[in-house]
Amino acid sequence: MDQSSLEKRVFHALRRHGYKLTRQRRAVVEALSTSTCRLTPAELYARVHAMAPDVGLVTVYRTLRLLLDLDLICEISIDGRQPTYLLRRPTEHHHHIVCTSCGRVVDFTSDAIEMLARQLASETGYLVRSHVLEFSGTCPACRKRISS
Amino acid sequence: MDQSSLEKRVFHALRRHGYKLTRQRRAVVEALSTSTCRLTPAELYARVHAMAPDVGLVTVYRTLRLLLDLDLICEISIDGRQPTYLLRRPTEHHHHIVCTSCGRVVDFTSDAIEMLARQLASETGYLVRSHVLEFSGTCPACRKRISS
DNA sequence: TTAACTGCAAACTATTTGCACGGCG
DNA sequence: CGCCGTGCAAATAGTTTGCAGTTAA
Repeated sequence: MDQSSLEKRVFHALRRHGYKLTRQRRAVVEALSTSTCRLTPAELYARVHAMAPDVGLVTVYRTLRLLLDLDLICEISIDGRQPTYLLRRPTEHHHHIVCTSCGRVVDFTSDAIEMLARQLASETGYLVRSHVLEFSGTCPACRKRISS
Repeated sequence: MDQSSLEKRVFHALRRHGYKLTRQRRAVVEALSTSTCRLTPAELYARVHAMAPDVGLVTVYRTLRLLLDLDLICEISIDGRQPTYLLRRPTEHHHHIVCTSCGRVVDFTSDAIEMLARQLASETGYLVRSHVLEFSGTCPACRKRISS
């Protein structure tokens, strides 16, 4: 099984921070890295469990927390539904637009926000450190489905 | 107690849809309308309870669900924390920049966001309905305090 | 009058924690 | 070998549901 560079990056980060590279953590990271879409803890657990049946749900939660603390995954939760997770690509900061009907998420990047942040900093004197931006609405498929 | 036009609007919408205007629902709507910030169900319950001690948490949940279905409130959950609710204003939309040291909040409006929303809508096909934008950082006073 | 609404308690779902055992470094 | 990490079960947090009594229209 070839390790993707994405996985290597995560393993390296874990080791660098002094965390052990256990079989379980490898399995969780592999499940995340081979998924193209966001996964809920339960979905992730199902995939991990298929590869390594002895890994518990608790470990999935603990590993997610760890990866989140190390900023290796991206967590978003929509409309109070279960949060979903995705391995963070080394690339830059992005935002989401979320469908409130089906939960489908599209990513986008915008430098308008960075500009706004700079403008705001100079106007208010704040040192701007981070921001949350999330759009929600109805995706094309659901619009079609609902109107028909 | 003077009813704000915001409350009137909600009451009217409820009646229009055939729902009863109970004392409990009035209290929940009043608590929402007199709050400037987003409230979690628990926070909302605390405020409602202060005005009308016999209103139960369950009713708060049920009323929130109802108001959400009628699109009278806006629900947002960030980072898997409890969802928060805010009465939808027919008019202006604004955003916040929050100081992570002292909690001080500055409001601002931006048409850059509206433009971004329109651009996003045309690019993704989504019907954009709402968005969250919140900056956080350090306010001028705290910056001075910390650096000294 | 009467169907909708409410409070309570209990059920349910998602997540976290305590503890003894097991395995990575 | 020592200690971090794990699985299990139990605890917790947030939300929903069943039911009998109450109330707005």
